[in-house]
Amino acid sequence: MSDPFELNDDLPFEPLAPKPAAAAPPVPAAPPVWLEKLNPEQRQAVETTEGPVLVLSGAGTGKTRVLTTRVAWILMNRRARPWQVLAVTFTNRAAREMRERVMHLVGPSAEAVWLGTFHAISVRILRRNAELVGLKSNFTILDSDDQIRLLKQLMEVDNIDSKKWPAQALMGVIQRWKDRGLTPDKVGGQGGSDFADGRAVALYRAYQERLRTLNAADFGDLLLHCLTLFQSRADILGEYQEQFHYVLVDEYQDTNVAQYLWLRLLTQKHRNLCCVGDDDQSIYSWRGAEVGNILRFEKDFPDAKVVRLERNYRSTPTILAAASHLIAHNEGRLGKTLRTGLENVEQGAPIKVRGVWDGAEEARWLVDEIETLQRAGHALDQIAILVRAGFQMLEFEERFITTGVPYRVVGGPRFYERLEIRDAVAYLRLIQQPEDDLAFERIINKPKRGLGDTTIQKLHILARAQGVSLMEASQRISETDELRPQARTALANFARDMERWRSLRETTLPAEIAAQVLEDSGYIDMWQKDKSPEGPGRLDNLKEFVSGLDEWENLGGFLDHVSLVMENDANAGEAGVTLMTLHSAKGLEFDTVFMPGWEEDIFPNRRALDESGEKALEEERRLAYVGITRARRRAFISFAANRRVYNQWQSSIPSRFVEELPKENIEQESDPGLYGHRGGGGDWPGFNDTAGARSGAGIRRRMGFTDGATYEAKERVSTNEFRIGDRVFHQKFGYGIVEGIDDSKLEISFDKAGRKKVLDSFVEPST
DNA sequence: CGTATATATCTTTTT
DNA sequence: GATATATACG
Repeated sequence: MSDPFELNDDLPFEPLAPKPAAAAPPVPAAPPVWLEKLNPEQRQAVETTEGPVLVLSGAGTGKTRVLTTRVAWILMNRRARPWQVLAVTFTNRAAREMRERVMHLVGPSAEAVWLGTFHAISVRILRRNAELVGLKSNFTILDSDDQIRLLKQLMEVDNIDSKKWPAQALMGVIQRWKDRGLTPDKVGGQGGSDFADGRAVALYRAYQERLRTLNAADFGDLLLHCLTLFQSRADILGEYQEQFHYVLVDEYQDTNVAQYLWLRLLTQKHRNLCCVGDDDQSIYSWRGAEVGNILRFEKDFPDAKVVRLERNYRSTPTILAAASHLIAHNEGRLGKTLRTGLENVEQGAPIKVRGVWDGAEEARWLVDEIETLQRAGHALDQIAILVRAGFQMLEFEERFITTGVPYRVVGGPRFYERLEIRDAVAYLRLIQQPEDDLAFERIINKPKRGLGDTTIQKLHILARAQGVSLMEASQRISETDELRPQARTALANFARDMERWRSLRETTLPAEIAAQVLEDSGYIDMWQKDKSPEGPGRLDNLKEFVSGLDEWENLGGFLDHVSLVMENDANAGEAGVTLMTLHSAKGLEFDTVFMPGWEEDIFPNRRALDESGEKALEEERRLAYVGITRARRRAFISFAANRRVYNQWQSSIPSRFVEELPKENIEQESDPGLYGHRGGGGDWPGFNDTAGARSGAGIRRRMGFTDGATYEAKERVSTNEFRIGDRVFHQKFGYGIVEGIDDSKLEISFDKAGRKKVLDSFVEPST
């Protein structure tokens, strides 16, 4: 794909000539104390309110402070009223934090600032203008599950082989189009249109139509519909352009094309756009983010002032040096040099790099280190474990539970994604929006009402024939003899109940409605009768769900919250070690950071590399950079020689990033015998072998064995006849699986007897 | 129509 | 090892 921006040449703008010099501030404000805490660059970024500003801000250079202070400064100087300021972030967390900090500076008037994620702000705009893009203002926001189900239905109609062309892949293609601001009409034969023999665009079109009849929008639509709205209605665009005197953008390097266009349209009039970003922290290109937007900025706003923040106030010089050294392996950076902004700072401890035998060992070591820190008086909430992917968390959670060290998971399994909660939400969605067929299908037979596939099929046929929703179709069909009497009454009852619940909205608060619906529908009852071990937990969750509704006065607001925020703030407050992915760690900082799993194929991630090659490698490296720069004082990195993937053991080699760290800033220690005993004698056991192991992997790759299976390849890690993963029999302990090999000593996990260390001569292979 | 058993695919990262 | 879909049977 060439330059995605070319596609949008029909958009009604060109770089505008710079505005005549801005008028002096109406009320010159006395510089408040908080301004004096800023360094000259930060201050410049805050005080340059007029015209476009690009702030290139490295990790830990105080970018959030700049943004919040800038908003406060604008308000204090009466350059704009609160609602004339628009501040956009990527995550809800960033939005929340920013709101808190601005309120702290200027008080409750900050409530009225338009501050939120791109998506949340877009929803706000769309609810007001829904009709203009073919929706009603109570439209539903679909999650990715709904999207996939919908796409599957459409593909079924077209008789597309769902094995060959997974709906998920199509969703990805459509999402990428939407990320680039492309409606079906604009796609024009590029990027993934080879899907299903070129039928992707047609499917995209059908999908969009279907969304309209469902009165629903997916995530990408929130932005895309805004763009359509702005481009088709100059008057509406004009109103918003007029309204937003000042626009600020956080994490600018993560904007995609659609978001960029959105910003460019909204800021055309006043041109007071301030973008804060760091190309070295661009880690969302897989979601359509365009680092190019940073370069693009100076082209579209030739008079832009560029401010560089390079003084780091967060980390020790050692950590900074390690991060800088690592990221220097990337090409095509804008090039910032991060230096410490702290005075009289100590060099800091070297980064500890440790190689261990396997994942369990890694977790044991890591939690031991945490306990040592804890005994030395370090607060647990100042410690974080950052992993590449969610599945890596499990091992540490288990270890935390057995040791009793308190921890919390950020962005783990989400509350609103639980089955029972989604069901409950579906009930509410259907109440709020009767055309929501996806919600209808989800709950029509939960609890069992004797309405199975055949009934649903008939409903579908009727709905399609008459062009109405499933809800409406059930009303109509229940007046006929189309269905068996049993199904007919069940359906009529359901429709009647639904009508009653819907009318409750006039008089009753959402929490009460939810409680009643879940009770009357028999949904609660269904779980009470459920004998599975999950039953009680689900009931608890439902209770929590209802009580979480307490603070909401209208159902629509709550449903938006569910789809846009999706997070579980319930146990957010508890103190403990934080466990999260590197992606969600961006923007945070901790005294101590642990980064386990630095192994080839995990980090850098294999799939990413297969998909996007060198480009992905650089993004993985940026991710490593983000991770290291989260640490204020201490960083730990580890890798394991063996890891269980799915159900098989495979050996792994250290991440290439380990070697890209500067030797003088790390302290390497590894368990002996990690990679066999061939090399031996080195100060860093295992390390000597990695080069050889790597080139082996390289050869295999060049020979075309790239499907990962070869890696596991049950490589011999010892001289005896057993391999990791082998099933064996032992006279005393019975059957078990080999989990570790150290010369003739085997570590075996026995089915009955647990984990034991035994000698190989006492066991025999078994199938 | 509902239940039980087998199976395939999964694990990148998120609004 | 878990979850969602497919299939067979009651």
